[in-house]
Amino acid sequence: MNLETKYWHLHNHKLMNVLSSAELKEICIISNFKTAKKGEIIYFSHDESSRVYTLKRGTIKIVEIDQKGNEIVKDILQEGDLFGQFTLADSNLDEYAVAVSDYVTCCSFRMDDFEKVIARNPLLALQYTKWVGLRLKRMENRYANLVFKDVRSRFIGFLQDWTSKEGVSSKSEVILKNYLTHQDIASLICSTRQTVTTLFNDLKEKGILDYSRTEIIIKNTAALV
Amino acid sequence: MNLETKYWHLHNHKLMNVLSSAELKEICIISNFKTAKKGEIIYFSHDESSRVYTLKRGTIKIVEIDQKGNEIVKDILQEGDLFGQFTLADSNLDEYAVAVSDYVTCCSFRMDDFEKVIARNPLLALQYTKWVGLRLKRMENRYANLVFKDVRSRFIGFLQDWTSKEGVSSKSEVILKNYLTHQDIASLICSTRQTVTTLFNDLKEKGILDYSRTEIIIKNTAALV
DNA sequence: TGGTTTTGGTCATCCAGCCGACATTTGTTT
DNA sequence: AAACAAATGTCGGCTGGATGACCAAAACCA
Repeated sequence: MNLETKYWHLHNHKLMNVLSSAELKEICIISNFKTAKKGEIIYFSHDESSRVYTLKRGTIKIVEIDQKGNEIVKDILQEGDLFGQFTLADSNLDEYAVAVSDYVTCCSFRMDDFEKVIARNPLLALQYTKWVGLRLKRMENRYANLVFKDVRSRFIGFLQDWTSKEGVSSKSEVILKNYLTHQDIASLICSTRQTVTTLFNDLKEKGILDYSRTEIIIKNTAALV
Repeated sequence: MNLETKYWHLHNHKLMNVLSSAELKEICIISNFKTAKKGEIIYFSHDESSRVYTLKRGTIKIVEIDQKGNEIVKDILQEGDLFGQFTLADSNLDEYAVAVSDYVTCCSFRMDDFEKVIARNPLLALQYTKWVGLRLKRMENRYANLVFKDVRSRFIGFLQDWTSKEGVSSKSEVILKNYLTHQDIASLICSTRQTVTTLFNDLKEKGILDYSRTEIIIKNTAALV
């Protein structure tokens, strides 16, 4: 099982178990709910002080901006995931969250409150730390990918991760609902729109996949190596 | 204050204060001490289960290896820092620690034991959580650096961080004790030995710094932008 | 002391993939 | 249905910096 999938399981089960503990529910209840449609910005790190969000429904992307205004898509998140200032450490980098699907719902709470809960509940702290640790590992993995692999391998690796997380098997194929543009994918794997388009068409020619704007069909999972 | 320096302070003060608490000392006492000379390997993730090390004395480097055996220097650590399996999450990547200076001393304990201490000590739990969060931010920063900046900027950024951490002012200059080879630096900033050498000589020609195998003298801190 | 290893210095070559530019297709608005 | 906007396709030119090759200087060791 690869790291992405592992992360997926952990965040969906272990952490969420803990986060649904009574105390945390309490925090969530007193906090705000937000809804958004596709394209709307949910959160912008610059104009908020330490708030954390849990995504209740829908898909969002986290975009990171450096001092010069360069952007990268840092993450694609789905139901159950956390985002916002969850590290208790501030950063040089700004980020914002955009709804990628319609009907995005999330709920937020102040990190201060969460900290208080943690301070009373060391076990929760430990779970939480494990979760952050997993994020760290994931990031280290991405870093290593970027250093060691070429664009093609990163692209294929990305498809594999995506498939193992959201792929729906149908006959001998695996179908992915595609809510990302080539530009988004390019940014995730640190490349350019044009290169991603070329790669898609290359894999299509080789009979490995088919794609449209709405879905990606992996016809030959084995060849995706 | 940049992120590196911030990290430096936190790890040196806050976490370490907590880590020198009675309970943790206890753990350290029952655990092993290790000493090593320059070039010796202290720890290899593959053949250990969940052990954490604190570096008591000396300088080490953490080298990460992927499946194919490619290596990158992931970190340079000094007195007071933690390394090992502190995230409780396993990874696709292996890593090992090598002594860079002589007289490296570190002490290690089992993560299990540490967890027990944490479970009894909410404040420590909180500090630890923050510390891991900071590591994550630091990694995200490195990633963004690699994506957005060219080799030259990364090199200069590296020198700035190093200077702000270990630089010793003398007259109008700042002196760094140099325990890294060009190869090490190259790996840290994701480049090649040759390019690092060229950059060093370029900055030397411009009168910004001077260097030998044992020290680096930043003659013009302001120009290091 | 001389030989061997490690580190640093320099150069010519080469290429993955970025960049700009433009055409085409698809989706959306009025 | 026309006009517009956004996403996809394609191509040729260009370049940062990797790679390999080889030499010089330090450092290490027998």
